[in-house]
Amino acid sequence: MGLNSTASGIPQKETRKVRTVYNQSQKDILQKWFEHNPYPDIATREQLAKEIGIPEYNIHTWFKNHRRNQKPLGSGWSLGKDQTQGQEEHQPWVQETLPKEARQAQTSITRSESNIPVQALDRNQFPDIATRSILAKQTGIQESRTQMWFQNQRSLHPGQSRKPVNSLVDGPNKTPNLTVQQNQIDLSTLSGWSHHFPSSNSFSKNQTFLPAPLPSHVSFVPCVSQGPSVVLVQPMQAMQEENSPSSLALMNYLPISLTPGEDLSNTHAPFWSQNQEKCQNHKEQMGTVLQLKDYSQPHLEYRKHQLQDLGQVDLSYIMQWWDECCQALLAEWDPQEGTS
DNA sequence: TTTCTAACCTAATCAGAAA
DNA sequence: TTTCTGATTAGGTTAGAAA
Repeated sequence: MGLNSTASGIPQKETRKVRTVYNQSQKDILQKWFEHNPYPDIATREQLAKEIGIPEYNIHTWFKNHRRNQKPLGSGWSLGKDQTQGQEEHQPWVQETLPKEARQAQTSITRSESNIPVQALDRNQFPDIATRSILAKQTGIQESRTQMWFQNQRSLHPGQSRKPVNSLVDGPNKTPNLTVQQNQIDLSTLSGWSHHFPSSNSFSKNQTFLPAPLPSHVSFVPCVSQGPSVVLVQPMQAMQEENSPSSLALMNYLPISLTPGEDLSNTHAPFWSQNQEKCQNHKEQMGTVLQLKDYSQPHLEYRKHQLQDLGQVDLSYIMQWWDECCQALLAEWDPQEGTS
């Protein structure tokens, strides 16, 4: 399975949303509306979203793709021009159905809200679905709006790197010289995410986020680095091993089942999350990236798990182990010197 | 394996909010 | 009024699901 980003900038597997499969009745409803109006306004899209149980942004995508697919058939309406620009042509559905507020109300992102995605943007201009979902939860802004924000930011700052790094998913085959910082996700701003598991404690193919099996040669080296308000913890070796295609980084496969409207606030916070504040108190005194001396040896218990089943990773175990790494990290960290 | 199409991207542009 | 930036579009591309 390839993990590279392509020359066109399209991220590959694991970074996308799970593909929506519309059933026949959903297609029928969409088709009916499409025939009525191939450019549904926000109110219509939201209504459709409710009606068929699909997120509004997916509805938006369906109409966009469907317009493209219908174009060669020449159904009597022009797709050659942007709807917002082609008003000079007579387009009856616009006259008949376009409400006063055809667009989605402009999302106002406050300075404090934008701080989080700005940090993420610094690390990665092409956040994958997991990252976007996390950011959405952090900011309270819809995931689709988060995606929009990143798109606009890339347009606004074209001078910066255009290489999609797609967080850690690029792994060992990623662009050379990619720094650890570029791929980090600010976990600290997530409260208690790590213990939010499906009851089975394992993931199936149908779930949105698949944790990567951790091969024995992958050694996690938690790294604490300085951020505006963060303790960043991530496996480093997945970034460094040149020939370890299976050493997918955990960060991009956050083992959370992120479903719309889900509340993570009542989940049990792991050790490192509980100690986040302690770290934050000291991070302002520091200006350097910290790294642990050595936590590179895989846990013996985990090796045992590996032998049992690489396909069904016990996530609660991984996260327990992860917390232990963080505990060790904090134990070694001398606040006076700001280093371990 | 092939085909279809959802999801993702860029670029251009519009339009509302803030300065 | 101008500037900034979120929203929308077409078109190119990738990759998952079904045939």
